[in-house]
Parts: sequence; C-alpha cells; structure tokens
Amino acid sequence: MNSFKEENYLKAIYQLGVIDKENVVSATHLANWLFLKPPTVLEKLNSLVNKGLIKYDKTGGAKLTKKGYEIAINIVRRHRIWETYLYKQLNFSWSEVHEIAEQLEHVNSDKLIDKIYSILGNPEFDPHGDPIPNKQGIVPKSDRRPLSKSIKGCVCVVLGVSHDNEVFLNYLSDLNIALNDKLIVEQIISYDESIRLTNQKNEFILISAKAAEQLLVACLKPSCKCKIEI
Amino acid sequence: MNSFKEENYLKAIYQLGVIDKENVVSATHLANWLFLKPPTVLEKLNSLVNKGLIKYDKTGGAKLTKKGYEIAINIVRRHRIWETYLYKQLNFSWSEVHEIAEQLEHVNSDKLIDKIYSILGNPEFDPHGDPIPNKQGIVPKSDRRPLSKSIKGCVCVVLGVSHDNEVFLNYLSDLNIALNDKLIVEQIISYDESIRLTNQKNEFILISAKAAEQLLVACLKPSCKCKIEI
DNA sequence: ATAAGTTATTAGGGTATCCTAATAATAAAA
DNA sequence: TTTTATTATTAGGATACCCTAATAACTTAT
Repeated sequence: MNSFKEENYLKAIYQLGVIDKENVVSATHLANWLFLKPPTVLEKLNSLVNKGLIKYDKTGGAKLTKKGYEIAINIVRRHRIWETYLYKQLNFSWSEVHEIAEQLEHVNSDKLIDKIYSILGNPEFDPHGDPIPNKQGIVPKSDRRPLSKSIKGCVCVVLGVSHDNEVFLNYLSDLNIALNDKLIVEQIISYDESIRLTNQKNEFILISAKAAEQLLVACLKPSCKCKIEI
Repeated sequence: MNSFKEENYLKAIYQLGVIDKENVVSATHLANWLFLKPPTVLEKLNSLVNKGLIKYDKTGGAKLTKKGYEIAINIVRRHRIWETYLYKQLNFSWSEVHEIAEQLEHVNSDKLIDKIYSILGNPEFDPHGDPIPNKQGIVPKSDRRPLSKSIKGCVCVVLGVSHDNEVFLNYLSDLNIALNDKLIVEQIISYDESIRLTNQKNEFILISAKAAEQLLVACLKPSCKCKIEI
C-alpha cells in the first residue's frame, strides 16, 4: 500500500504497452493517461530505471523489465480478481466495479487474493472480459476482438470493452447489451459503418461504428468467415 | 486512499483517547504508537488543527473535533467490519485479520462497506469482541472487561482481547482459548493472581495474571457478585 | 532546407512526510 | 530551590511527488 504510486506507474506502462502496440510508451503518453505532467512522469521513470523496474530511452519509450513486469502483472491480476469478486459475489454492477478495484488492487495480501480467487472458482476472465493473469504472470488467451471486425451473420458473445469507462458501460446498459449476451450481426450499414444486431429476445439493436470498436466479442460460429485474416 | 496517513492519525487519536482515558494524547504518545518521531507528529497535528479535525494544546493533548471524530470512527467502523468479514466469510484466523483490515479500512466505498456489513447480518461486535460503530458513529456498549476482574465461580464468555497483538492471539490458541468460548473461573491463585479455568470440555486451563488482564470476557451469570463495583 | 510545430528534458519551486540535533518548557528529585 | 530528567517545540535537512517555465531535440509542412 506504500508502493501505491509505483504500482500504478508500472500498471500503466503495462496497459499502454498492451493497448498501443504500435505506439511507444512515452513519458507524455503516460502523463496523459495518469493525468500528470510530463516532467513529473519523467522524474518517476528515472527512479524506476534506477530500481531496475523498467528500461527507458526516448526512442523506444518505457519498457518493463522482468522484475517490473512481475509487479505490474500482479496488480492487473489483483484488479481483475477483485472486479470479478465485486461483480459475482457482492452483486455490484458491471460499471461500478472498476473504481473500487482500483483501490483494492493495492491491498497487499496474497492470501486474501488466493482466497477470493478460489471462491470464484479460479476464473480465467473478469466481468469485463479481460483475462486474469495466473500467479506466474501468464495471461490466458482468447479470440476476443472488437465487434467492428465482425461480418454479417456473425454470432457474437459479448466479452468486454476495450476501454474501461463508466460512460460507455452505461451506454451499453441503455442499449440493453450486457456481458455474455449473444448478438447476431444482421447488417452492416455501409453509409456510416453502424451495425444492426438482434439479441436473444429477437430485439433489434443499432450500434454505432464508434461503439462497435470498443465492444469486445468473440464469434461463436466455429468456421465463420470473420475469422479469416486478409 | 489518499488520506491514508490522515485517517491513521485520526484513528490513533481516537484509539489512544479510548484506551488511556487518564492519559492525554500527547505528540510523544502518538509518536510511539505510530512508530514516528515527535516532531513529525507535531507537524501533522498542526495541520490537523488547521483543518479543524482536532484541537491541540500541550496540557490537554490532542482531541478530536466533531468532524475529526466522524472520520476516525468511520475508519474504526470499516476496520471492524472488514475484520468480521475476513473472519466469518473468508475463514481467516482470528490472528490474521487485523493486518489485512489495516489496509482494507482505507478503501473508500460506502457501498462496499454497506454490502459486506449487510452480508454479515449487521453485527454489533467484531471477532475481537470490539464494538462496531454504526453509521451515525454510535458505539454499541457491552459489559466486556478483563478476565482479571472475575471472581471464583464466574461463568465467562470470551469476547476479545484488549490489545491487538498476534503473539498474544497465538498464545491463546496454544492455551486452547477461542472467541466465544465459555470459561468457568475455578480458582484464583493468590500467590501470583493466576487463574484456573475449566472450558466447555471440562478441561483445566491455567492462565497467568498478565494474560488475564488482556483477555476480555463478559460474565454470563445474571447477578454474579463480580458485577458489584466497590 | 528551413520555419513551425511537437515532444523531451532540464531547471527550479511547492507541499507533504519523515528525520536528527538543538533549544525551550516543564516535572521530578535531591 | 536548584539540579536533573523528561517532554515539547523549533530549526534545518532529505526524499517523494507534483507543478510551471524554459530550453533542447526532434518532425513535418512548406
């Protein structure tokens, strides 16, 4: 709990490294993400370099060392386990869990995490659909991808969202889209790339291209053409 | 979670105020309790005065204002609710819960506390036997007192310990004494004030005067002479 | 290739926490 | 009462974390 700040830096470097594979994790990039100013971040990055938790050079940006990765992935693990616990055991809503997990992830007790993880039945994915790293820091794989990559006829299951943002989660609630829902892609409207879906209750849902990029799904049809990469 | 430090100061002032009613909560006293040095504490006390959370003068020491009391008692409430949750729902042992609750008490989510409190059935006492303040900051009363105040023939139920110390809790485990155990005072040995007890299984237990001072019990015999204050 | 715009870094400053060492105030003992 | 011991406070310094303003190093567009 004392390494609160440091943990958040390492987690952010991990997250930005995963999300923007193209982009380098620069001090400015991190500063925006953490709502801080670049000099503040740079200062901290230097101290993380000194502690052997990251490597940093201005062209390649910040990269976690093995030691840094272990800390970061452990925080991510704790976060996702807490989210799952809050959602499944304590009946919090999908949009509420993130903020509380941001705090709980810094509670330092392996035994506590092990306990709630085992109560949950050692799940591989959290309620947002994000994979829960195991104790060795290995992240389970899934074929989740944005709904926007789907084609007409896809049978999709909702696995999560790409950015953890309460506004978007509430937007989905309003659209009547929830985690694990099965959605069929009826039509992709070429004019604005919005997508017409039907849900299990055979209701029509129209989702914008922007939202479709943030909604993560997996296609359940075993050999659907959507899976062919060009 | 940002007010971590401040919350711990206020909690400490509350706790020392309760434990040592005679003694004033001085900067030095607090410094020892918090493992800090007096100037450090004094500096913080001045800032708490400025924030209107305490009053301080060197003769009377630190005293919580209404505003300060509300924060302190809320942290105490969270601590004891988490202890109870860890003990009852997550099967942690009596001696493990304190350290984890020290962290969890700073997680800022009323909804989370309300939820686990209600899962526990809104208990009035935590596993150490300490009263759980209600949302209004009112602390339930009980007639718990040290075992050392008992007399021969008392039928005592174990409600807690006066100081939260893992060594002592383990010592009690070794003596085969657990929370809520019923103990009968068979004999008080005048030589060294140690106490001979029998437990529910009719086993004999010998407890030292020192330990008896730290073990908190209530006498179950309605009009037992132990209750007469001289 | 150069001006204009970005991005990275340095310089310097503020607050919060923590410390040691020195001094002031108080209490206890001779 | 004076000395001694204890306690409270001030002075001054270190580190962590945050900032703005200025400079240096790059890109990009003309």
